[in-house]
Amino acid sequence: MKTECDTKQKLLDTAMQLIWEQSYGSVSVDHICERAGAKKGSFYHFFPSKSDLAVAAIDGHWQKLRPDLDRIFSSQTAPLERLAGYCDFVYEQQKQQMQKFGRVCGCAFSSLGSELSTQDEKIRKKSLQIMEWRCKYLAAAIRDAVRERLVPEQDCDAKARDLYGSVLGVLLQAKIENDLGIIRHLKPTIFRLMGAPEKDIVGAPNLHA
Amino acid sequence: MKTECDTKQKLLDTAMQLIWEQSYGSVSVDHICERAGAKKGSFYHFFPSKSDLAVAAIDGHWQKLRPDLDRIFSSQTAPLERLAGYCDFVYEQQKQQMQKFGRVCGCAFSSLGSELSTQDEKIRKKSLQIMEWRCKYLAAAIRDAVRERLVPEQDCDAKARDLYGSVLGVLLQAKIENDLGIIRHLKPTIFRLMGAPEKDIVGAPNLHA
DNA sequence: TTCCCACTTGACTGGTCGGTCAACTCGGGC
DNA sequence: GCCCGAGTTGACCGACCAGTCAAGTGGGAA
Repeated sequence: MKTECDTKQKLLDTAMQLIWEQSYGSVSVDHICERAGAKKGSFYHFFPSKSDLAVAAIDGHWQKLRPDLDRIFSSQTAPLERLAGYCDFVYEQQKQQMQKFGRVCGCAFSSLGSELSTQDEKIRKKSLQIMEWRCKYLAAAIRDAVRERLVPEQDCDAKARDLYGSVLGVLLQAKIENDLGIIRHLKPTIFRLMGAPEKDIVGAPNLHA
Repeated sequence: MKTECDTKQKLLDTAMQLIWEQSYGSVSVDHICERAGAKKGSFYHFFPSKSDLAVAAIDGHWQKLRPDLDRIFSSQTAPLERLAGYCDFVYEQQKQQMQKFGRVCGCAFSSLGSELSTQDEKIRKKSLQIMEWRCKYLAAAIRDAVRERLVPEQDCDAKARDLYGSVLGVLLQAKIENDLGIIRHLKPTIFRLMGAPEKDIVGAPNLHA
């Protein structure tokens, strides 16, 4: 099973990239196949429908992201540093997309969710699931920060959701403005939301990393 | 000039509603015409293309929103009350959409922007413009709050953008979760972001209005 | 009365859409 | 040597897409 599903993986990667750069609605199965060097018959051999492909592509992309997130949110790292690291990671990810595609592409999961959650229940469920998974990383970090008295006592799960809302909002703005710069606001914003002492909030985060 | 462009207006309204409920990509010119009771020829008499229609529809929707926003952000109202009123307005708007369509539909402007800003420069520009206009209301309220020493000194334009990011983020989450409830988090979130005294931050905003 | 022109109509185009299908290839197990 | 079945291929489907066009209609100005 060395090259098992070589074509399948190529289709997944290509689909993810195209949908991220453009949108679900404006990327056709034909486009995906052509770019992936596969034929339509192969596509429908692996995936029952376009929307199933999208779900699988989201899922695959998330799996690839997990090691990075596990590292960033490692409990070996101080809680507030995890959050700072996450902000940097979000920025770096967008910078990479920018270099590859020449545009700020925003959050792939939420873009798909935003476009299709009123249309396709399977896709809505999947992007919701990923939102929840991401919130769990944040919640754990906040809980640890509370335990270490770095921030005030608070409802950590609710706060994680608020924080993640800010992340999504900033990425959406950055995409529409096509400007990476405003992602720099993210770090002070989420620190302020947690009620971290003002002295811990750096006005402009270090972006030279 | 009594019924001037009756058809045109109907097309604009119908398009806005359909795109808001569904998405740009999944709504066809045929759908819009059918729902508006117009023929395709009429459509293309008024609008050079589907994407021009979308721009005009966004614009029309924004014009309809302005009187409400002018009232909410009236300088006759205390600065922090303006912001609280805005949060309530956002919630009410979504509730109305929910009653009409049975789903949380999120922010029409940012949904379109998110879907098409990498694809269609005209639509990107328009949704960017509306984002900026909305931020101006927020910035003015923050400036007044600073002047009245209700919140700390700060960069009001940048803060307005942060606040608006949170609004967009929460609406996006609400759309994907299909849950109005989480919009209630908005008010405490933006008050906290402004650095308002904790005592002014109500945990759960009044939603009986 | 006539003319003009904004608006309407419905038939039409060519291309693309998501999806199907039967025939084929080919490597591994028997 | 044969077969099996996962994977591949390209032709094909009907529906639908955005957009076109020539022929109308009808009301207001001259």
